[in-house]
Amino acid sequence: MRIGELARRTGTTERALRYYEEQDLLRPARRPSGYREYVETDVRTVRNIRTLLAAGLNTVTIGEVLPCMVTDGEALVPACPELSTVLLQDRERLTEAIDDLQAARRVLDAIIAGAGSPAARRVDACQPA
Amino acid sequence: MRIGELARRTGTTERALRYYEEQDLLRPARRPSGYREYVETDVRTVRNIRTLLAAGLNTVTIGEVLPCMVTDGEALVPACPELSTVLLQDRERLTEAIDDLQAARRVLDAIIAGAGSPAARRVDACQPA
DNA sequence: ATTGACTCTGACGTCCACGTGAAACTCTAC
DNA sequence: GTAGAGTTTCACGTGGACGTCAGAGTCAAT
Repeated sequence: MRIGELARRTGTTERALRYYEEQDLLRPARRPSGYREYVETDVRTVRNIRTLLAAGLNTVTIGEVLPCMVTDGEALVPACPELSTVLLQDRERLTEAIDDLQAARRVLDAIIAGAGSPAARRVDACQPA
Repeated sequence: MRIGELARRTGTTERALRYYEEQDLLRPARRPSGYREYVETDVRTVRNIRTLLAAGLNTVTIGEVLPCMVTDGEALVPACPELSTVLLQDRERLTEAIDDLQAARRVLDAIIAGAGSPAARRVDACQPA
């Protein structure tokens, strides 16, 4: 199938599909005209790529883990034990990012909580720049 | 004081201080030579900027809320009631970002959890691209 | 032959708080 | 007067998964 159909069937864009090829995640054949020709299994592959992107992995990491993944019905399953190492590193990265954002929210909450304090009421007016 | 001293006293860099001025968060006077001349209260202002940045606000939002903030000892306190609206919007943004990352981590966890499944063992070897 | 839908390859834009030089000027101390 | 530390503006680089043109070729149907 051509790029337009694959885009429709995977709920993504043609630009994204070309980008995945650029990142070496897809390798479609070419027609004499230069048109990309995708195979049925590419539908699954693109969905897997999107799942991994949604899981916070970048394209480089996806390139490493994708050939080692198996699709089991709806589930995406790693087929190699050493794969867990890479995935756990990314999980760690995600956890750190979450912690950072939660810390930021606590800072913001502390500021908001001070809105009714005596110091706040000492000010006459609010004049933006 | 000049830019180097302010950078040292606030634990930031000269580049950052020039950037804050570019974003209209600071307005230092100028010496005849062109050197920036900061005042004592700028130390507090820069610390407030850093606090708000750490709270996940961007410089545009900081520009809006900074003139309405009061420093109460160590605490940064909003002096205007309508300020809470802006801050609560940013809190909402933070919460959404946290939720997104947590969802991503759950996706990743589901993938990792599948590593020992029957489908995973059906595969012979792992051959990266 | 022509329209119109589809596809191609570049290549720059996005977001944003700075990092990192480059080349030139200022100020202080000796 | 000269070395050296401090400062100035200008301007590109960063990260990352694409969005969004521009200009041109492909293909099926009329």
